Amino acid sequence: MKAVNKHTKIITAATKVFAQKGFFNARISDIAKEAKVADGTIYLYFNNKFDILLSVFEEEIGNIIVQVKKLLAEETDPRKMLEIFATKHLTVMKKNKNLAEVIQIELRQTNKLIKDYRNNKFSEYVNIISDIIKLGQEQKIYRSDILPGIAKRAFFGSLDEISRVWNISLETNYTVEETASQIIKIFLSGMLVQPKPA
Amino acid sequence: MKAVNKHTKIITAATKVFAQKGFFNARISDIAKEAKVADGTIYLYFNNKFDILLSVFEEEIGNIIVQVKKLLAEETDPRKMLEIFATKHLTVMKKNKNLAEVIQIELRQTNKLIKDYRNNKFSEYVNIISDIIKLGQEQKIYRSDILPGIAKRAFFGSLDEISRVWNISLETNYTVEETASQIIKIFLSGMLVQPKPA
Amino acid sequence: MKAVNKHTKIITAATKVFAQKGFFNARISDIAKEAKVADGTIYLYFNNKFDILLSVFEEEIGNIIVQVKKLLAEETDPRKMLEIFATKHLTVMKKNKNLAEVIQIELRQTNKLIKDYRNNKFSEYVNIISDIIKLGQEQKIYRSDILPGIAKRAFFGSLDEISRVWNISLETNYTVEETASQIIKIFLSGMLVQPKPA
Amino acid sequence: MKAVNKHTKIITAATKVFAQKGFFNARISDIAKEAKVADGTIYLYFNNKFDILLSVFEEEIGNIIVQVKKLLAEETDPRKMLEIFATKHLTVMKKNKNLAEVIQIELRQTNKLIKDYRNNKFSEYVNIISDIIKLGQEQKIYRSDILPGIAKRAFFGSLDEISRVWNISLETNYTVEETASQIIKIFLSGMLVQPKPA
DNA sequence: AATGAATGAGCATTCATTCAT
DNA sequence: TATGAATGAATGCTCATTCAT
Repeated sequence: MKAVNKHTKIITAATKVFAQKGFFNARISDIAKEAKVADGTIYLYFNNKFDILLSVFEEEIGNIIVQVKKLLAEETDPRKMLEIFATKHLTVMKKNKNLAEVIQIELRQTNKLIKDYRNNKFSEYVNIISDIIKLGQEQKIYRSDILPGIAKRAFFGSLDEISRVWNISLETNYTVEETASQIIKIFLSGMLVQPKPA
Repeated sequence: MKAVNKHTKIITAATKVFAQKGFFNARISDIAKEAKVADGTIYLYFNNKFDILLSVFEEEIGNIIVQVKKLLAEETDPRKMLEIFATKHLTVMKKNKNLAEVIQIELRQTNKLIKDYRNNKFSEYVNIISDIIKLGQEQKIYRSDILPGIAKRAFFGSLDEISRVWNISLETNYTVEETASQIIKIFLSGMLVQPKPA
Repeated sequence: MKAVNKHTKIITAATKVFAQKGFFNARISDIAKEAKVADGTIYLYFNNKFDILLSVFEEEIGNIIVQVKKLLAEETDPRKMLEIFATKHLTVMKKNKNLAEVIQIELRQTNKLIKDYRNNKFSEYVNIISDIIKLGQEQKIYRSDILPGIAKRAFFGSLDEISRVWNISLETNYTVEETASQIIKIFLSGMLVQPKPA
Repeated sequence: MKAVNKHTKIITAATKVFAQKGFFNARISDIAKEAKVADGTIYLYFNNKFDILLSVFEEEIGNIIVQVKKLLAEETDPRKMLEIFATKHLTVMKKNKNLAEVIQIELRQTNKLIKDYRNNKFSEYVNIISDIIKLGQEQKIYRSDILPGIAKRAFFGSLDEISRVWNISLETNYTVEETASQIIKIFLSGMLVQPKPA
């Protein structure tokens, strides 16, 4: 565990500082202090402040992607897969509030500042959802009139908004399981009372 | 349209500038120039830069609330009401991209910076959704095992994420109607293929 | 007493505000509020902020000069005259702390900013001292080797420094009479123990 | 003379700039330019503009105190000691007009702005005078009815007012020796013609 | 004469970035 | 590699002054 390389130390420190203060209020010196390196050292590993933010996304989300994909590889039922995604996402966001805040707040700033920032890890992450939906449609489990490109946004947006509210603690916090269950219930079966089959 | 008072002119200008540049990158002088007033004039109407942002939220979202509530007052079916909300939200966000960006991006900064900023217009807006759900549950139209507090977040999050992506134009834009239809389909009936009633 | 003209009201207000905040920290709006006039009105009576300061000096010191000269006109003994000046100066400065501060602090700023500001009321005031000394020298009461130009500065400086300290209250306050008595004692007879005449 | 540390360079530059323009009219950039450092560098050594002013007082007056005390240590006659103080004070103020102005003008602002700023170098400096007077009273050289607390103010005020006028050059400049001689003459023996001892 | 809303020049301070060591 | 002192561009806000009413 010792001898963590400086690159990683800086990324970890930056994630924490960005989450606590936000990108614009975070100071390079804050990150340097948190990472226990000199201010100038940061510029040996990153081009500028914004580059650190981008790296935080790429690396942290990259980690999640690896974990999620690993979990999904062991499952074939598209219904279960969606639930796995929801549970994993909420679990990670609840455990790592720093990362959650960075994703929720700064990711938006980022997308805005560099609209051509495509093929990024974030897109890759959200596309896991549409891939599951497409798989379900092929298996005739998910309705064919659902557009995966819209549904993936709806599904991710739901999870994101919920974990956003967790972080600002305005409301009662349900458990990850309760919440994931609700989301799955809504997305799979909808909110309507089901007509009793005859 | 002429003789718009300065307060309103500044709010409108600020909405545009915040949307284009983000709160931190927006300059008071940018807002002043956009509003065609002197920099100092802004401080006759607002205490500081942050106060402008708060006012933008309050006033712009306040307007939407009025419009949405007016539309909903003419409808009693909770299913239709949810569709009205979705359609109206997406319509406004597509038409007024400035406002959309401010809500999506800056609102999050705001909530983060002032976590105790409750009882605000934004909460009032999102609570319209849970009110509709509760109404539907009373009428036995919506399932009683759906938690309105979670469902409202899921529903709003879906709409928000979709309009966010519209703004950064990373993907094909569906029409408001198509999109609202998809969202309603998912939230009312779920994504599962319905078992054929006998 | 009613219907005091605005010019006077502004001078009085400015004296108070300058004394409380100092010239640079005083705001035109502070003076306007104190004088119960609009900000713009001040510019109907004065050219600019600095002009107000100059007017305060001229008028307030002018008043003192009139009073001092009146008192001195009734006295012929140069020893008594110097005591009258000291007592009057200290009395006015103790009673009107606003004016005292303005004179002590701002007058110095003023002289610095406009070094060519001669033939002013302040000079006229200090010259009363040298006139008394010259009169005493003519009457062979004051030593002829005393230079009135230096002695007037020493005498005024003594009084000024004492009233300055009164205002900032760093030390015990003696009464006007005690203090004037000490000053007169020092300036007339010196601090040395007098050799007993045989 | 080379390799003067930045702290000292800034103090020296600030003394000059404050003297020339006054504290409020002095710009940080003026001081930076004079000290040949970047604006931001000043904030590595001082907390803010006002802190620079305070430091100028403390350090410059501290230097004078050291010099004066050194001179006084070689003298035991309270009459000579007072003359030494007067001569030294006038010499320093005549030579270093920047410092003289800062002391005369800004010190007053300072005392006003921070009335609780006690135990400062300035008090220490003025108390040298009262210490000399008390010493002379113990030796029965100075009259016991002279109050040292008032006399020190009178003596300092005299010197201060004279050097103030030197700086604004409104009148003929006497030499330091002539002036110190006059002051000593007045304070030791008074201005009255001495009665001839029989 | 009087008002006070509007103006816009002006500045202390911050902080991302550099670079001599 | 690593440091951290130094840089200097950048900006929110203030307030003396103006001027339409």
